[in-house]
Amino acid sequence: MNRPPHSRATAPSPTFSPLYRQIKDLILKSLEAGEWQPGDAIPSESELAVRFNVSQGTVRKAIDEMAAENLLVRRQGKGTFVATHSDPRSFFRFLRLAPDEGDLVPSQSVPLECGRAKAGADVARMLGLEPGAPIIIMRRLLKFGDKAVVFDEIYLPGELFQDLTLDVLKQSDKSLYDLFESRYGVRMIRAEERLRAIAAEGVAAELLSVEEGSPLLLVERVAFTYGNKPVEWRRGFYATRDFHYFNELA
Amino acid sequence: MNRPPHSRATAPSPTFSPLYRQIKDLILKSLEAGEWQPGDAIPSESELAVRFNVSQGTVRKAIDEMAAENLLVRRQGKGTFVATHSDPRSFFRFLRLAPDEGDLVPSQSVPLECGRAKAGADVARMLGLEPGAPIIIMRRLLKFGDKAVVFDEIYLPGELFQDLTLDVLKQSDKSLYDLFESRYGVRMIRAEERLRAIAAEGVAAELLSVEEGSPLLLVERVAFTYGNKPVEWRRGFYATRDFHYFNELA
DNA sequence: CAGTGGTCTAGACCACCTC
DNA sequence: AGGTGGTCTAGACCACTGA
Repeated sequence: MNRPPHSRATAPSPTFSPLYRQIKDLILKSLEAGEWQPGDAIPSESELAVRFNVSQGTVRKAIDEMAAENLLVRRQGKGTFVATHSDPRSFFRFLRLAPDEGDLVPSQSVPLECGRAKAGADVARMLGLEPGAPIIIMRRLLKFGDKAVVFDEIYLPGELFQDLTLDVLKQSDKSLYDLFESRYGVRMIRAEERLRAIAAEGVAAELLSVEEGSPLLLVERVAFTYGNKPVEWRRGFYATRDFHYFNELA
Repeated sequence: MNRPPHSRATAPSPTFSPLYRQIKDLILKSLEAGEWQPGDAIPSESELAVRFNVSQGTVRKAIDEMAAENLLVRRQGKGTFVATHSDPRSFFRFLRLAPDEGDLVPSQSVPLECGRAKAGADVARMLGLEPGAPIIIMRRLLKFGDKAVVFDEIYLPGELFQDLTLDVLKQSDKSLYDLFESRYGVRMIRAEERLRAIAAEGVAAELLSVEEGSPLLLVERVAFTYGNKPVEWRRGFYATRDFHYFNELA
């Protein structure tokens, strides 16, 4: 890191970026490059301060932001760790589903299909691919107890998930994002969801055991990995008779 | 503020709270007491540091947290301000609605009814009132251009909104929360929403110009003011043919 | 006990806004 | 020029963890 005081363009402000943000970018690069794996501890603040030749407080501020973004997890007395989807506490970060009454029964993911195809115009646009690029289409059911509550259609770029098959999914007892992270090195860090109410039809109605034409909650999701790169598009059909989508506005 | 180093119970940790959090609580108290009004600047960091007899860095950390919670707004070179719902940028913080295509047309709130009643069991539970306590029931339509997109039924504790009538609503050109804040001194700071898909019926179907039985997005909201006190319960019926509910999972 | 993150301080300087 | 928040540093001490 250049000092004093910190590197910037000649003009007073256009490309100015504070030191701690430059440090943050460096740490981000290391995460992206896999220098530390999900679940691993990263070097201590003082080590990083030496490595980057800045004060500990500056490293601290960089890590603070990354912890706020759920990229890192601080644990006092132990260290700072790379966040991982294998942590059960992070499970409902991407599944805003809660039962109307009672506590949460453990959920079970039932894979139905998983095949390869070429991207149509819509999927290509959502995933930032060329139309015709190889993709994976996967369907699955989410059950709580013996009730099917969510039917998902999931679209993935074929290139990133080379050997993903129905068998792989059936064999895995992990959450989907945990599998993506541990097996394919693709870490989901952010997602955008768009919700609508639609009328149930066809397969979705059947699998969720609701009448044709009855209302379903449609949740369309684009999930992003590092660098805001979209790597999953998903249409989820939620049967909201006994469950609801929970959201907190802060 | 007691020092050194900071006040705490005799035991090593049970009630321990860092200094900056105690400062935060003090600032919160002042906000709650109305010492500074929404939109006003609060004293500078250095002034507060002197007042509370702590370093500026400690005040800074307290304010940081409150800014992250949207209670305060920092503006470099100008000061720190009490957040206000009259700020147009904060309008969509509590309305996660976006058009499927195109830019956002300005919205218009059309009040339909506003009357007083006694709380039933459900409203009483949601608002933390005694059953039978006075409440206000209000209905309104939200239009984008000439399309009615949301029909809201809103329940408020009667005690906090003494003179609220249909006339008051019709006269106001502010957003609802802006009105609550400026006229009744009730500031909404947080809300929880529960979403379901339901079949349209009765008034809602009619007002939103959709067929009976067609799917609508039902958004139930409880909004809270300082101290996590619930002060609004709301059922919103969203017609999601050309609009959707947008949510970001971070 | 040593090592980690967490808190607090004091002081310097920068960036931005207003007068 | 003078005030505000924003960044950066250096150092001290606290709280928590695990050997």
